[in-house]
Amino acid sequence: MSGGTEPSLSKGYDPVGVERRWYAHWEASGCFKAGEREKRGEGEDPPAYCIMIPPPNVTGTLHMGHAFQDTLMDALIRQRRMKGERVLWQTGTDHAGIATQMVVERQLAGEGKTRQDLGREAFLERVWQWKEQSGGCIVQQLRRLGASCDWSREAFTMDAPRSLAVREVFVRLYEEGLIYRGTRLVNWDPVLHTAVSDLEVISEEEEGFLWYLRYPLADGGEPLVVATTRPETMLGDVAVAVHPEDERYQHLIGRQVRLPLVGRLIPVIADETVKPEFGSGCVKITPAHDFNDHEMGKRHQLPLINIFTPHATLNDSVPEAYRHLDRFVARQRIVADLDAQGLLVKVLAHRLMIPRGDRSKAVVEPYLTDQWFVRAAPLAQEAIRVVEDGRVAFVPDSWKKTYFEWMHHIQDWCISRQIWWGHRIPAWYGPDGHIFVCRDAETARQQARSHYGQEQTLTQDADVLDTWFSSALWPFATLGWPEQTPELQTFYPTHVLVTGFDILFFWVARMIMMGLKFTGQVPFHTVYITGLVRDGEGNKMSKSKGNILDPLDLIDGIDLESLVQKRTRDLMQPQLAQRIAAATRKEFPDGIPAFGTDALRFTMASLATQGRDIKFDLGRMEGYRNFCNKLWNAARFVLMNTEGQLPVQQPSSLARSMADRWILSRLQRVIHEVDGAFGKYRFDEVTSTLYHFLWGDFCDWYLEWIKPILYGHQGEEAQAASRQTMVQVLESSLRLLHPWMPFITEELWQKVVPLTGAQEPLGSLMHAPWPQARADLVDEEAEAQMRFVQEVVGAVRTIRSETGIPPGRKLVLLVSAAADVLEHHFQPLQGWILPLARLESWQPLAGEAPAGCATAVLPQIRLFVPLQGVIDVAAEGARLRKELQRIEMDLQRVQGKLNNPSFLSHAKADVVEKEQRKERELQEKQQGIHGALQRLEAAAS
RNA sequence: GGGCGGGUAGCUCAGCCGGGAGAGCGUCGGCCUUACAAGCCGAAUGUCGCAGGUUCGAGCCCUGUCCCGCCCA
Repeated sequence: MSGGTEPSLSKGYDPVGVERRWYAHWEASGCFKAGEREKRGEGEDPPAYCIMIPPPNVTGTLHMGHAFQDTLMDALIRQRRMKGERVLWQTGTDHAGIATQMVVERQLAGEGKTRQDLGREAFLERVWQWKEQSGGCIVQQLRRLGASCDWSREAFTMDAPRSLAVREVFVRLYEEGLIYRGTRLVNWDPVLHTAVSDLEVISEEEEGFLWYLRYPLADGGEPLVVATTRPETMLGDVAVAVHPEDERYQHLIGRQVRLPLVGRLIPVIADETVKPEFGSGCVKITPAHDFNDHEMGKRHQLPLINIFTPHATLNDSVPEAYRHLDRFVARQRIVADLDAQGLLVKVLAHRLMIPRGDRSKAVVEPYLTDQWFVRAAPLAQEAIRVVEDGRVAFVPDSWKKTYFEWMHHIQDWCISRQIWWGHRIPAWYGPDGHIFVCRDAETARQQARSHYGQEQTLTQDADVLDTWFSSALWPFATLGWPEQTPELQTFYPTHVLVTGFDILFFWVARMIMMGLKFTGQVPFHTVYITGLVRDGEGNKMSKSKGNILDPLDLIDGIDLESLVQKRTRDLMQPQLAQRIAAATRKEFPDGIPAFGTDALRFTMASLATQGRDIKFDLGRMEGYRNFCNKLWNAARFVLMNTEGQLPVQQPSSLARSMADRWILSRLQRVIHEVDGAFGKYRFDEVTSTLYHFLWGDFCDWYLEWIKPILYGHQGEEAQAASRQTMVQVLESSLRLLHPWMPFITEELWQKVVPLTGAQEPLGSLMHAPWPQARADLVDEEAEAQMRFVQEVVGAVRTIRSETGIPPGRKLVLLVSAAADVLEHHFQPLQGWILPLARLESWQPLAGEAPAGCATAVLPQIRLFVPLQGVIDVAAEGARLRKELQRIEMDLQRVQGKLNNPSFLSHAKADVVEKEQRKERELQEKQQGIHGALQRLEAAAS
């Protein structure tokens, strides 16, 4: 009886149809729903497992970072689901206040309108419209990734339940004095007209100047010289400062200078924070427009003079000539005027840190405004403790140092934003400015009535909250807090948070603080910090760099022209288009082929190492696309050799061949390794283990070994055993691979699992049990024997390749070994050796090897391939000498150790033993090759 | 200035508790061997950034140093 039947699978894997079909099926049949299969047996609940998705910007699109992190989350979720746990992958989106508002304002600008033209209500209407219109995009893209989140629980940071939670938290923090309102110097974005938090300011070194200005002393004498990088703020100067020990300026301390252009008299003060080596050692102090000056101003009770409007133009507190000027125009004007008066000493080029808004890129201005703040330090205390004592663990662990570093120096958090899209601050003001912080307007009205003794008109605070304020509540707000819902009881604290280090402070730290404050528990037990996905050269992917890869383009493929168009469309700096187009054409001359979702996911997992940067390598992805195809074809082979055959019955384990035992044993080890790697969050190890098992062990060795059996050459019992084993191993492998390759595995599993004789009605692979390693199937003997086979086969293949014997040519192998080795190893294993080594036959060799043989020396065995006359003596001699050299180098090193008495006395016994064994093997090989060389020379002469 | 991460094959990266330097891709050679050419077989490739130290033994631990990157001020 010969091999296969008509294959029921196509020749290659084509992901498109498979992916659409299965995702639709899963979603429609409720496979993603939390608690869908929560009751495993009678009574007791299986453990709960929950991951909160970091909510993406609702109007955004999926980028590589999402694809990366969401793949890891989905795999974790899928694995736990298969383990039978009650899983919830909580999904949802973020309202992304400033970003979203900017997009809509840009749309309006296209129509020649501003948000003020529309008014607050109409504008918000418009943003909601935009959210409805574009909000489906990213969640659809997530589906294309195969994300098995519970869509029925999809949340939005501005939906009603989340808004309720936000107001609740705000009111409680306010009542406890942990939220306060105050006039403070904040980071002001003059383009967006809003305060932003420290974290939203990016300070980078830029080219600038250092201006040396002469300030005349009020009472005459040599004018002093101040050095400044911001001459325009001199209009707000209230003092000049020097270091108290600066000998050059001792005589000035306590005197007054007349501020040029303004005429105001200001004092010369001494402060230790002044750096004598900077500039002239003499600095101007503008407490309303510089954070350091502000602190100094407080120490010296200096007044604050605000010289800017919210647009960062000069206001009415400066001399008339400068009013309404933009800050940078004013700078030019002031410098020119000072120069005209002979007060400009010199200008030096100077590199300095320029703070810019991370959204607008505008130079941020320290600006005095009324804002709301969260008193962070008290909240940080417990948040530090839970990481110290391990209630929250970081993976990789080293990230906790960064966390501590920030938490120990935490500043109060400015949470009010002067924009419209967001959670309106639940504070109302009475006519006299009295503040009522309440859960809703009605309560505020009531409070006002009792406060004033009569009805009063209240005005709600115009500001909205920082988006991250609502994000900080995400882990419990999504579960129904402040209500004690069953979901909150079951799934909180969540298990693991998967996110990037870029939002460690923005989000992770704040979730821990808020979670502890409002639930008394940590929001998650583990924080898995991923690296940042970068392009092949290590550059951050960004629209302006034009190096963005869209995960969906990797899945579906894209032709070059479309890719170029996509990368150059809607650029902020259109002049870059040409360069981007050229670079794109160079990098992807043929566009990007379709790789499919599973290949993308597997690639992402394989890149999930412990480093901080992940350079995305398309070649790697191609390799895993090929792996998908390999898997497909392995399944195709299995099906061809089992489908329509006799039903595969459970054979007795005795009927299993050595190869069957070997692959089953390997499988157990793989299951064990995969479990271990999952537990350590080493996803690169998971994928690497599975890749090598499937491709190396299963396809390259096992399937090749059992081909003769499948073709019926060893009888029906052996055939049945191998069929059964191959199906079993493939089926288990599909389950192991499923978290990473959900689509192809489901497609194949549906076809494969009936062959295992499964009687139950077939559900989805999503709910198939996670494989468990069985100790009774670990088979040391089979592993040792088949390793021996692999070595012999490998040796013959090497000889064949290196001596140029055509692959098709059948050979006769002469084997020289001790009688028991022949009897117990070679003889019983010949059936596995001969076909893979492509040998016609073998013969034991008792005496000397005949002349004209190629030789391989293995531990305890020597192999000779007679090559009647075809052998190239010179080449074979070179080959052997090279090998001899390598062996002798090894031997030297091993003997060096063994001849060292310190090694023998210090090293552990098993290490010494290992070295001794190594020595014996190497010596044996050495002798064997010596012999071969001698024969070769004899034959040649 | 402080903190953190990295430097291992041509490229991208693994390398555990210190004990024979690995993988993928690429390269080279040979193969259409009836699951797969998106495949099969074989091969080559290293001053583990540098210098010290600890140790019988260091890619791994310690000290110093150089370079790259990130974060904080």
